[in-house]
Amino acid sequence: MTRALTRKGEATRARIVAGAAAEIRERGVDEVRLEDVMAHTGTSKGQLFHYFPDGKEGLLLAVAQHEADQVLIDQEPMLSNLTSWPAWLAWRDRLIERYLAQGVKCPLNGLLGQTGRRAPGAQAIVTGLIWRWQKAITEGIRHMQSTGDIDPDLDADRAAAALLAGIQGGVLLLLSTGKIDHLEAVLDLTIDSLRAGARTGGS
Amino acid sequence: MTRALTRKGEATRARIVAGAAAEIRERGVDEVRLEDVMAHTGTSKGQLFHYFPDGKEGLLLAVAQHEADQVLIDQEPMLSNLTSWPAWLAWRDRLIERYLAQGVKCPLNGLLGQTGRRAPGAQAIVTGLIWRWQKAITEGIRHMQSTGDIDPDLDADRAAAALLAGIQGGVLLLLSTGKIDHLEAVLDLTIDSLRAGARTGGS
DNA sequence: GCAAAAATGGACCTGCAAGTCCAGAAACCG
DNA sequence: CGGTTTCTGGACTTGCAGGTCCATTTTTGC
Repeated sequence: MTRALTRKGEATRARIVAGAAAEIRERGVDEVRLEDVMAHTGTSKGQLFHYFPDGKEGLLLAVAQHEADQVLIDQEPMLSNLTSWPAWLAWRDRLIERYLAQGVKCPLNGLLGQTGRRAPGAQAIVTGLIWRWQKAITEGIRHMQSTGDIDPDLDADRAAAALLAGIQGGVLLLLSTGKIDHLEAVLDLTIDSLRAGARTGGS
Repeated sequence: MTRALTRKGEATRARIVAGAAAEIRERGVDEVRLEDVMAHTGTSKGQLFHYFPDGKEGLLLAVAQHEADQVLIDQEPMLSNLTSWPAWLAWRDRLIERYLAQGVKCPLNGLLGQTGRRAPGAQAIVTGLIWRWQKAITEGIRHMQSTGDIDPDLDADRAAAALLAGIQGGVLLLLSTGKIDHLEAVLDLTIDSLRAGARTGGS
């Protein structure tokens, strides 16, 4: 029962979300004014409030969803195919590459942090992302357990939680320090420890 | 060469910083107005700008430094004495306990995220905290290597970086999800892998 | 005790960014 | 086509939070 949207309308709406997302990535959530979005997307205030009746709140929510989806898309097809050690390393490389390129510009930074508590909907978006992300990692671990590459006694969900936490922290420290070292270290050591577990338990 | 501050003045200044910190912890950086700080600390606008001529910017910086220091203080004396496995576990327990009690209220959340890029001084505070924190962990690992409890071939600094990243991510996910699971998992699995390395390498 | 300096209170100013409104243009649909 | 809905532009309003100013009180040091 979403309201009627013409083809042109949908295009404009999408343009606003994409433009706002870019602007926020570039300069941070609370540095971006509606005016900036207007200028950057070639729209007027009337349009903004036409497509987002809840104002900035609603727009930010739409941007958050957009960016959350993008985070996972950027990891495909590796994330959904963690079925061999080379595949795991390819995923690792993709993560490093992606966040290295992204540098200090974090799409979800402000969303995880600030918006996390204020909007009730933002919370849902973030937990949804985390849940999907962790689920994909868990499945990868389970697959490796089924092939005997990882100790079957390992708690896959717990290991996935630890790995995800490491990634989040690595990215956070990248944002703070500008160096990729933490992310690299946590990825390499955590994955190595998954491999080591198989050798120890298997032989 | 700091300006003259009477005894009363220092007390007031400290009261403002502590009160502002509490308020920010409770409700988030950008939800706190100077007016809130005034009400919460029983001070007037004149006082705020008397002690913080740079206004909100300066106050936030002082709060950031205050909170950064507190983070490390809260981990003592465990953090500086990681000299046995029981000591490591005690440290682990302190971290869990501290962040469990803290819950969703994170002092450095907004500072790491938002303020990280805007103020040049905030960046320094955050990197200083990270550096000190990681150094303490590294020293703990080195000590365990000297006693043979951890594989001496391990890169201590890299391992500390990974552990610190895990902690940061665990806390971040605690803020987002409200659950301590990620932090627990990352601490337990990472510390376990440090111990396992000794057994594997030593025998 | 008394001048100088610091501390305090609060009224006032100001700029800015979110949000409102409505009139005109374009698109849709029978 | 022609009526209806959606889309677009931009001028206007509004509230509020940060910052300024100064008059008054308290503390300090001699």
